[in-house]
Amino acid sequence: MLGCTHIVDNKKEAMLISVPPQSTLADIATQRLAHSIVTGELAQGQKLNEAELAERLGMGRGPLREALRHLEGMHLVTRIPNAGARVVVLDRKTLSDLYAVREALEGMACRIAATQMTDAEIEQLGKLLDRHERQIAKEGGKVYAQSEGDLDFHYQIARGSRNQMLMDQLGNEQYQLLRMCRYRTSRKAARTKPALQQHRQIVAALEQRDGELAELLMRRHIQGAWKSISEMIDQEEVGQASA
Amino acid sequence: MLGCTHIVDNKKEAMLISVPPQSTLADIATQRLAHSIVTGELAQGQKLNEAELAERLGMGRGPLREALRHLEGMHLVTRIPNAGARVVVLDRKTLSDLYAVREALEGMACRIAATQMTDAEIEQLGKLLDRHERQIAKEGGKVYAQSEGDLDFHYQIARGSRNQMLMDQLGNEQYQLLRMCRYRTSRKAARTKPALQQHRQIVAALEQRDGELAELLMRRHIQGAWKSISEMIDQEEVGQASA
DNA sequence: CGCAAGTTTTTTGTCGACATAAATACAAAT
DNA sequence: ATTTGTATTTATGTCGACAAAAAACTTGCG
Repeated sequence: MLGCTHIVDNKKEAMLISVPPQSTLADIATQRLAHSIVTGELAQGQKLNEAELAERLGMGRGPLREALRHLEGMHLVTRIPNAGARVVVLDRKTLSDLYAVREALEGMACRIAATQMTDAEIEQLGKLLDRHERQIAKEGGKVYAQSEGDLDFHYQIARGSRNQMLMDQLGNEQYQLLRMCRYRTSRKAARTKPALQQHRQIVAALEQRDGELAELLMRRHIQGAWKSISEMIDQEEVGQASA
Repeated sequence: MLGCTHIVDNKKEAMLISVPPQSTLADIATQRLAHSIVTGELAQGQKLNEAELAERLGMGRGPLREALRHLEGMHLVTRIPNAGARVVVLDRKTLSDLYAVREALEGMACRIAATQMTDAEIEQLGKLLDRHERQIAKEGGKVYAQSEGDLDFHYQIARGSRNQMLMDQLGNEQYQLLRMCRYRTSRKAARTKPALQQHRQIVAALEQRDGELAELLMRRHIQGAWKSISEMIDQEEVGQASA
């Protein structure tokens, strides 16, 4: 629920989303609204009434407006002067653009990570994939865990780049949109096994300290993900057309 | 001056920075503060007092705080809860990170632009370089014009990608930091002629519709720019150490 | 019955004032 | 003289109320 009293749901999110230790109300509102938008609790394109949201979050309109400005910067809401804010609509074009940017940024992160990550970190990454593999074998169709795990994998590589700007971009902005996209398409079976295989190849390239190869593999991996998502969107559109 | 009454100084900026036609005070504050920060009128690391700035800009603290949140998203200021906002400090690491992100994003923009730009647009790009060349021949050492022209060139390619997210990133966020960096290092002679040559190569690749090559050339171009900037920073640091 | 102009209502934009936390200045003690 | 504890000052965080713009509704006219 949007009106829940806790700010961060679990440790995973606490690690991925930067939560100022001493939060201001605007920061809390940003977190809560981002969560509500990503999970679809606030529908795409929905009008965001300032007074109503402030009421629900138990704060004045001042902090809320600051949060909306922040969310606008994260591309989670769109604002029109004198006409209010709406939840972003993830149409085909927007997602296509997002994946292109992601391909560029994650490719670069991967290239740098190949030279910057410690052996121990790369080893950890391999173990993450092991856990990941066991989870797939056990739960089978449950793709959700894979998705979160996948994002974890990608975020670890972003961290490995030691590039704060890349980490911000991939962690705080792109990441939210990605999760939002996942929430829409997660029910359909995803290509977990080929994805895992690609992850393993990437880790292998990192182990060899081959940045160029790691970048190439990551970019292919993301291109594949987009192709998969794109097909799901097509199916959805067909489904909607017939309905 | 910060207290100037006009919002946008010239048409070039009006084209590059997105100014909502019907601006709210927070948007105006964002523009003005961004300008003041980029030009160095507000020094790096300087504390930004809300009451004082609101006074100077002729508005209340509410809109100003929204602007600060926006500027934080643009990486132009850093905020610490309960401790206020400061102008970002462009140290070596930050700039290094910035150029890596820029290399990734502009490389991608260039790759896509090779398939998306119209012949007319590419021709225009060539003419832009012609004007650019004449300007260099005429003004010689005056690097400033080159810098702005260079940014123009890069922005035109970002537009050519037809990717709104790339345009936002490169146009509204990275771009400001870039200009800020330029204001610091513009007095030193820049590598105008090799840069122009590289620009020509990029246009040639675009004409051939060779996205891969265009990306490669753009990435090399930006790597070269970083190398140049990096050396200037080294010199500055040496100069400061002896002073 | 549809459309348009005017009116009411809602919602956004803005400001001023208060509460709270940080920074500062000062004083006393070791 | 330095440091620590306290008091004062300053600045940030927050709220409530007012003004202006947009949206919704009503009413009159073709």
